[in-house]
Amino acid sequence: MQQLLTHITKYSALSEAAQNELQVHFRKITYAKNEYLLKEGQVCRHLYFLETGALRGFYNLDGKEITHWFGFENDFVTSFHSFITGEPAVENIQLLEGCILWSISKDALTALFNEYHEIERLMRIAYEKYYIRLEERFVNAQFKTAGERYANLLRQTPPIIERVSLGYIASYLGISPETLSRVRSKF
Amino acid sequence: MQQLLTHITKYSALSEAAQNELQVHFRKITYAKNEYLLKEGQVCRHLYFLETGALRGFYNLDGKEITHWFGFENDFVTSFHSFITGEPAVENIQLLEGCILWSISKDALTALFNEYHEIERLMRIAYEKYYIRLEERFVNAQFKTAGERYANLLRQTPPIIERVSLGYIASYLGISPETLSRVRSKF
DNA sequence: TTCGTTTTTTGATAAATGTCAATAATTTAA
DNA sequence: TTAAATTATTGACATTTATCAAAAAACGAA
Repeated sequence: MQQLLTHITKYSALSEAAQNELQVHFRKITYAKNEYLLKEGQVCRHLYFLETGALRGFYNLDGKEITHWFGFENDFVTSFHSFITGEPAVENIQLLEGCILWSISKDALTALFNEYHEIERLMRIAYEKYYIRLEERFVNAQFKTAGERYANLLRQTPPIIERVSLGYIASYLGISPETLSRVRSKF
Repeated sequence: MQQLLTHITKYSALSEAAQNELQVHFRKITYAKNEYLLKEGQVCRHLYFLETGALRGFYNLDGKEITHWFGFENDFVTSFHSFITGEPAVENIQLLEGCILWSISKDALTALFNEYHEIERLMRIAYEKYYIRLEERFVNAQFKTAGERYANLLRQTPPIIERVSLGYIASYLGISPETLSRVRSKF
């Protein structure tokens, strides 16, 4: 829990009172490798903070699993579309390693927004950060070659290669496993 | 101005007081076609609401202009990366048509966040909407073919074809103008 | 360890898209 | 309205990446 508070107060300062209230509402949960945090069709009503471990978000397209994001230590994870709109999720969230997570429901979070302006501010700032992170990834995806995308990934998230299988990384980069294998052999 | 207020209060309700305060700080500006709202290297210190017109964001890569987004009526536009981080913008914002815009400085907006919780809430909700919109575009960009991307664009933003030249649309879709021309001939 | 399973690599070929060049169509400005 | 400039289309060919198949390597459970 301390790790969560330490992490988020880097975004924006929080009073003792707000921190205590967050402690009340975040619940610790652990999952084992390969378990699912969310399956497509379910509404995702929780926001999760990933303390330890790794997971992936993927959806099914023409019978294939498309891994479109990974979560690691200190990431907030959820199916953002489902969490925000309340619609059923299109994606699945699956654990790649055993994880320690902290979970808060959307209802609890919404109530905290009403009570503590500073918590809503923190969320606004978190969204800013996540927005520009996604924007970078988008530009990378659409306007760079497979090799450049892999190089960027190595630069930005080096430990990913030891922790995630090549097949998932290829999917994440939007290329076939064979192409990634060939790209990689040139490094 | 009424259009701006009508639009944003769909996101979240605003008190009279907050609405009045916004009216004080948003300033109307007009630009002619082809003018620049922002050039790369400048820090973007303003958030703009586009009342009428169209514009594009683009950056230079290997001597080519990459158009990575468009703005139309009722869009908020800025160089989000620069606006959020305060770093010089990598992108340019250029008018595709004469535009009527409403502008607010980051400083003024930050001050309003302190004064009005409800304005910061509105911004939080706006970021949520913009986040999932970008997420959809990202998935579209990375995991769909050129033809599918064009079909989606037609479905989601039909008037775009009458208002924006094929070259810019091709760039936006991450394909060459020739490929887009061929894709289009099959419709 | 060892066997069976999964993952990664490699090769051959196919499909999608890019590039360059020429022409046609459209737009713009005098 | 016309001529020049810009934008869009078409063709030929090159490049990138995908797909299918097989072999090699790595991993995991008994």
